Amino acid sequence: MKLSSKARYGLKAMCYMAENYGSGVVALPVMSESTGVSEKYLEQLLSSLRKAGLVDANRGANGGYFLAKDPKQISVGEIMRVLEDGLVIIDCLSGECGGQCKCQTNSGDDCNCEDKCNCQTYDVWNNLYKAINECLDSMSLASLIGK
Amino acid sequence: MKLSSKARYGLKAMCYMAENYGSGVVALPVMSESTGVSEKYLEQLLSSLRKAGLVDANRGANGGYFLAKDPKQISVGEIMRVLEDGLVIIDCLSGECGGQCKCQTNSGDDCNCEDKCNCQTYDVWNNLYKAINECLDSMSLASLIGK
DNA sequence: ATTAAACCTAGTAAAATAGTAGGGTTTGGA
DNA sequence: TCCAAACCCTACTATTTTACTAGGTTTAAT
Repeated sequence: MKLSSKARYGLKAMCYMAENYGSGVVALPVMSESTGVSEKYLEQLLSSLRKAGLVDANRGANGGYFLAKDPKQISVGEIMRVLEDGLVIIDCLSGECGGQCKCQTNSGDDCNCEDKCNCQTYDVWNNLYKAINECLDSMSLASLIGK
Repeated sequence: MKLSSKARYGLKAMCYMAENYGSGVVALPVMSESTGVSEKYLEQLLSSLRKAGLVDANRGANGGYFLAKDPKQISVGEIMRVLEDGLVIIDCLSGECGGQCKCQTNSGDDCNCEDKCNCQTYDVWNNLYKAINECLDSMSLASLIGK
């Protein structure tokens, strides 16, 4: 349950671009210098964020990265789901076992976990998953920079 | 942000002991058989839980483990903080940097993070930390087994 | 004494993380 | 047309963490 450096660095970069929203692009070396993250590593994070549609980029000289949307329209949850692999804290929440286990949980949800005797704890992970997503979705990127 | 096997196995073991609460001790081999976790690994988890005061044990022949408290009085949060290293999702939340950074966050909390330029994101981690703890503290061990 | 159980400390293989490395492609200014 | 700046892509690797395994010691009932 530790946050990855991808999440920490990636959110920082998003904040940086949010502060420059409407003022053109931000070049990678500038963001690297400002955040203290190597260009090469930051580049990978920005690539993920771009493919997810949160970030856009201009190539070539004087190019750089910029937010694809207004920071008010971007939730922290959206960002974190890109950087933290869908925020899936346990595999059965993502249906990894293919729904072979059809036992019912206390909450009435279907349990997709391969570990059939484990439905007592499934509700815990499901509730926790929801709490994490609700918390992060309740914050906009704009709110982080006081806007 | 993946759950550890310690947390999954440990909570299962706690559920098992909760179902046997008031009916004497549960021996490690029995719990291992029932949960499908090796004796040696389960033993380590139970050792942590015992040192944290959630579990007690009788040694010697006919010995075994049992809950130190009524399952109604044990929250899932208590258990998870033992098994998941305090549920600390990022080091600055636990004051690892010794409070060298005295900058203020948006929320007014002190930021103990060594990464001084990062207070915009500190609030996110702090809110997330609180949400996780509140969610898990709201569930009792007894509620998991339908009691 | 025997036995079965908890207790304790290391060690270790596998997996995940956190990066590095180094090339390539595209663009835009001079 | 150059050419440097910037983005793009894939692979590799060192470190750390995780998830165990192993072997012994102590304790208590029979």
